[in-house]
Amino acid sequence: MDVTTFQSKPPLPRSFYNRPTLTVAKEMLGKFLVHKIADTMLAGKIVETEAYIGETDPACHAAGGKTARTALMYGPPGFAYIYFIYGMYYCLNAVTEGEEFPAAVLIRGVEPLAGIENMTQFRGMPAGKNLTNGPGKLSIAFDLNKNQNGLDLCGDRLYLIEGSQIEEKNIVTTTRIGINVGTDFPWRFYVKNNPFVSKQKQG
DNA sequence: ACGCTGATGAAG
DNA sequence: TTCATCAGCGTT
Repeated sequence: MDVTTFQSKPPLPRSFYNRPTLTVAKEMLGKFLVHKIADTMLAGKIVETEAYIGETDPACHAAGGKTARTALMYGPPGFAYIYFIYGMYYCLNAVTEGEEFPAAVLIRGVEPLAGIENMTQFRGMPAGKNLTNGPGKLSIAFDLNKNQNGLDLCGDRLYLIEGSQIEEKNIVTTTRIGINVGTDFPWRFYVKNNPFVSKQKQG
């Protein structure tokens, strides 16, 4: 599939995100993530997601209530929530569900499809699974940072489009990783045997 | 196994 | 205003 095919597809509608977060997280697998930078188009297939759902989810940033940082999650669905973590990395989330219910889906792994040369430049690494097999890595490869925080995913710069259908038997459901609370919720989804799925954080 | 790095928010 | 914490990565 070439770039012209991507350009002919419209962004997924806001109704896609205005549903239960677990449904959205699972259905985001196989969708294509697109980021347009000037005349460059970066695109990749989503292969790993995690759901963070409401103030009762201890691992959700909104667990402590509404703050300036988490306000986006309380807003309407279909917007990008990009947060800075560990003093070095950004992570991309899609806000889900209705207003005043804070929830989002973290994109943890992407398989590059277009603009790979640009991604290798942003990452300073050769093409391969290490380019985008982690939330911090894929944000660097897609040139995502606080400048894109709050972008409308139904707009024309950063959005998802229909991609490849992932068969149910190829979807793996597990507990979330990289966190110390809420580890008992099976809210992580990934595509079986895809090399761009991230690894459990090594100590 | 550990250092890097800085925003966040709770404590004082 | 200070400080522990943190949904990660790379090097050892």
